[in-house]
Amino acid sequence: MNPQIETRSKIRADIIKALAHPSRVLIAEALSDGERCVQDLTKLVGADISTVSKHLSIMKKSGWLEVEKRGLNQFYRLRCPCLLEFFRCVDLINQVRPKNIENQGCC
Amino acid sequence: MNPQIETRSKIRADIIKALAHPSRVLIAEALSDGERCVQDLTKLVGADISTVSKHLSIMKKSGWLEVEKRGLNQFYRLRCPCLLEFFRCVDLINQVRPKNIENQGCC
DNA sequence: CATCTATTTGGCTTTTATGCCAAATATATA
DNA sequence: TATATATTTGGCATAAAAGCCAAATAGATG
Repeated sequence: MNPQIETRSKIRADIIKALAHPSRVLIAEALSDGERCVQDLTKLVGADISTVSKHLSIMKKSGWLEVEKRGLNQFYRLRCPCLLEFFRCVDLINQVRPKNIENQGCC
Repeated sequence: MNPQIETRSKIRADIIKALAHPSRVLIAEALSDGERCVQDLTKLVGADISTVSKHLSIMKKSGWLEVEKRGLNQFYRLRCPCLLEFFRCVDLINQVRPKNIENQGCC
């Protein structure tokens, strides 16, 4: 396989992976409404704060989030609104996904 | 946390997870150009055919792919063209992703 | 400066995902 | 019916991801 395409697929997969977890999806959704600090996101997710911090770090590293420190808080925000389209696409797939019984067609 | 939202995040994460692997990204990209059988995708990916078959099964179960049998072959195809937008979004994130050195802004 | 709050990091265990081989299944064709 | 081709499935070993606790760091505030 073409090594360039291999690299590109790897990069894309890494970025997609950074969203491929229920807590991270939830975080992304929350941030589409505006920036939040770690505590608030921790309340939302309902996991240990260290776990949430690690999720945020994964999302930041991948490019989905940026962060700004103000006082004691780190405020995370979404870098691109395109994420919302991303979710619309995913929800569409969910509608056509085979739920044990076969179904057809899509958009 | 609201259990409905929890469920929805889980569903979304499962669908996203079905793309979160370099081989599956590559497969998705190839299929955006039209249906392919397992052998062809195996050549493309360069893994064992049983591995590729399992990737395809994950993608099918999640709703991304559908399959049609003709003769000895199983032809897989993309269910929704929205996947291509999905990748455009991902590539955009890659452009703004921090590559060790900090960078700013986006779309 | 001591202390408090917010967040991150290290370390470790448990869970989940991946990949190959071998075997099974399904279908075409001699 | 025997055989060949295409694909899937089971099983197992290895690798990667997740989650918690405890400890470290960073910055505010008394």
